[in-house]
Amino acid sequence: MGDDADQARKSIGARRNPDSADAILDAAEAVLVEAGYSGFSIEAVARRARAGKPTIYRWWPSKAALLFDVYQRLKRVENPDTGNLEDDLVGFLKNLLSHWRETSSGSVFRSLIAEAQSDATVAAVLVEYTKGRHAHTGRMIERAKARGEVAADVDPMLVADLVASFAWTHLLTNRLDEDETTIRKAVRYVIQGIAHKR
Amino acid sequence: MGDDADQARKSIGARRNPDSADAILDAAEAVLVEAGYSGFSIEAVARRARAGKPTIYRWWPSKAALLFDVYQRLKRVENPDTGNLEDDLVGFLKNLLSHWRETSSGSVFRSLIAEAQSDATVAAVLVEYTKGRHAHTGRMIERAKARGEVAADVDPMLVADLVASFAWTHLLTNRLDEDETTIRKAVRYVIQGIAHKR
Amino acid sequence: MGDDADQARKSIGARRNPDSADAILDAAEAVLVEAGYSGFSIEAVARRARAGKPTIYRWWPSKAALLFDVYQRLKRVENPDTGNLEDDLVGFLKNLLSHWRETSSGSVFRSLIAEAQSDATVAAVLVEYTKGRHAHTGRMIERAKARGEVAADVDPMLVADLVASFAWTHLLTNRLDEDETTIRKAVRYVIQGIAHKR
Amino acid sequence: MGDDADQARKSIGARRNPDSADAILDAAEAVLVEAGYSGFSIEAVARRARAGKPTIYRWWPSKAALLFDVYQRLKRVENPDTGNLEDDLVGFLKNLLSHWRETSSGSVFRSLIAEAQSDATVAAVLVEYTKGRHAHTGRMIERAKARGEVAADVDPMLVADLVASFAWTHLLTNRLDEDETTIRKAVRYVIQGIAHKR
DNA sequence: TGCTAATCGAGACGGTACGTCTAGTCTTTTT
DNA sequence: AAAAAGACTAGACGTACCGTCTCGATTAGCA
Repeated sequence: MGDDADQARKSIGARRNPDSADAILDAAEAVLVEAGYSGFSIEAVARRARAGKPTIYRWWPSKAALLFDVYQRLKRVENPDTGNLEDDLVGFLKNLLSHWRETSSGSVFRSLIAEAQSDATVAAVLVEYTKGRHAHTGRMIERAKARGEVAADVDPMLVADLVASFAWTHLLTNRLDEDETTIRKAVRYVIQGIAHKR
Repeated sequence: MGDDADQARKSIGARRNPDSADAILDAAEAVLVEAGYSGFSIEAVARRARAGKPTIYRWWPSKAALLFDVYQRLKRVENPDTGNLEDDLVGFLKNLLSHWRETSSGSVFRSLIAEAQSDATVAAVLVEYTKGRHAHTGRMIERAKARGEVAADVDPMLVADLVASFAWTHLLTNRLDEDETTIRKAVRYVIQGIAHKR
Repeated sequence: MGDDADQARKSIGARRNPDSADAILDAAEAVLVEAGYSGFSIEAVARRARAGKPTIYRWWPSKAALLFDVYQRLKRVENPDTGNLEDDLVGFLKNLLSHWRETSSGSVFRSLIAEAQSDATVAAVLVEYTKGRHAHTGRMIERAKARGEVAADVDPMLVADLVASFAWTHLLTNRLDEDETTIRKAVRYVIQGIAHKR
Repeated sequence: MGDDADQARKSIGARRNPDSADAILDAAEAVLVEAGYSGFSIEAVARRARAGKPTIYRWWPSKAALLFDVYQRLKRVENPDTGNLEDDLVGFLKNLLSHWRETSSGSVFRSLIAEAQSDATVAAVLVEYTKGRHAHTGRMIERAKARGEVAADVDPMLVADLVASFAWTHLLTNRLDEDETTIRKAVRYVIQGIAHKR
């Protein structure tokens, strides 16, 4: 993650100083983790990063834009193709929840969702981002379809939505520690359904 | 809903003035609708309700507590027992989404979730409330189980969670206008599963 | 002058807290004396007074309004009627210059004049105040007129203006230490004129 | 005066570009006239002149230095020798006030005085400049002395100070439109005195 | 003719202050 | 005892300037 700002950074000419950008993103992450979303203010980030507020506002128009960049920096683990949809989806959910739980990305993403509730611009960006992620997840279903595991008329995006929604609410209600059994049950409900088989 | 405060209310002596409480809840709802979550402040509510801030703080310890009461006031429609799980769940989702869409309760609940991200107390209350709602929804699954529609080992709470999560994310990403077809598809995925039937 | 704020002051109900007002005026004076006009900011005053900025802005619409109140608090010595215009005016100038030199009022008034150069409202107030002072000074000339010391058609306000201008420029150019001889000479020029008497 | 910067000026090699200097002085004057002293900032001047801030700081160490050069560029009218002290001084005051009133030099000089109240360096320069002007004005009194109009022991600098002070305060309190009658009265007070002649 | 050195516009940098808004607490007055 | 009212400290908001810095370009004068 990197430490707080060390020495006074200077301008490096009429262009963005990447050191400052890094220091600000580091500070934003640190402030969010240490003080929580309620303690997350541009002032606090500027203080922590030893940066001027205008420097932050110059590059990030809003708190959410900053959060977004912080989130993007925290790269997600790749989900391997297990050759089996259930394991793919269980792996996906386990990875996502533990990534949110074990890195600061959970705090960041929660905050981003919260921020989207008061800022329409953020909301739009979040929706766009979400679509992209669903498309990515949808490929698991498409692979399964290709293998004949899944009915041909299934909407991969909708399934991805259903699965991701499960993750979102667990994030938003502090239930990131769900055990594998429960996750697998939920995934099975979606794959095999809950209806009684005759 | 009620109008803004009309005339200067006076104290009615050594007990809570129900007019004030109503005026405050009305004002809270109005402010939230008109100015959005970002414009929702205790100050703004007090101004709108012609109430003193301490009056609000006396009865509601936090912004979220106020939001909660506003939400509770907006009674939900009852979901009739259709005798069929799919229709029960589709009805449930349709009702919930349209209730959120057509009354101010959507704004209120969104705000509540957002608020929970910065206040642990609120988060706890929200989780508790959610559990209660899931238990309520779970009864649909139990009824279906009693009818033999659903496998005996299905966890009703988990299914309710899955279904409610779908509603939550649609609320949080401004997609309350999902059409019945999509909702029904999502419900079928959960009930019948997406797996290809041999 | 009074010390810095000691303990956190609280509100004393729905009315102005004179302790806060005093603390703010004390702090304003102290900041001006210690940091000079260039270091005189509302922020600095608030910090010094342990007051919130809004408390200052609530009661003083501008930096100048605050300076004005600080100036008014520093009561001027009364100028005794010596029964002789020359001594009256010399006394007036000596008193004024030493008052400006020995109390903080010199710094305050300089700042006020400076502030008036960038704020038309302040300028208007300053002109009004100046008129009042000139009227006051003008009475010395009127008394002398009554005694037959001064020609009947002399404009007392204009004389007061001339005399006060001398004081102003000495204030503005750091020449408050003018000795009595020079002051008396200047006064004599006005009273007896510089023309060679035949 | 010149217009705003026309085309992008470039460096003309390892020496000061007089076009830039001119553009900056023009811009400074224009900004001061249009936005007043409160809107007069180095940023604004640089923007207006299409100059880099460092270019300004390279040649003028402070806002006041810039103002000073602007003021110096605005040449004063010469005061003709009328052969009579009263007319000399009335002419001097009339010229000075109308010069301040009709050109931008009034704004500039006001700002310079204001600036001197927060910057000791400027104050010193201003005092020095003032002395020079007083010496110049003092020559009117010396000429009158030589003609036998004025008593031999009169201090010309002090008289100049008295007369200039009158002009300064009129500048600082927006009274540059004083009519000739009043000016002449003030001058007569100094020359003939206000004392009743027996 | 090619190199060096100073200057130019440009604009980012860490800061400070601006004036406004809200948070949550407090006290007096009125009912 | 509780309501209305509004003041209080505290601190975040987003913006404007401050004075400094580095860049890349430009060009005169020296080599």
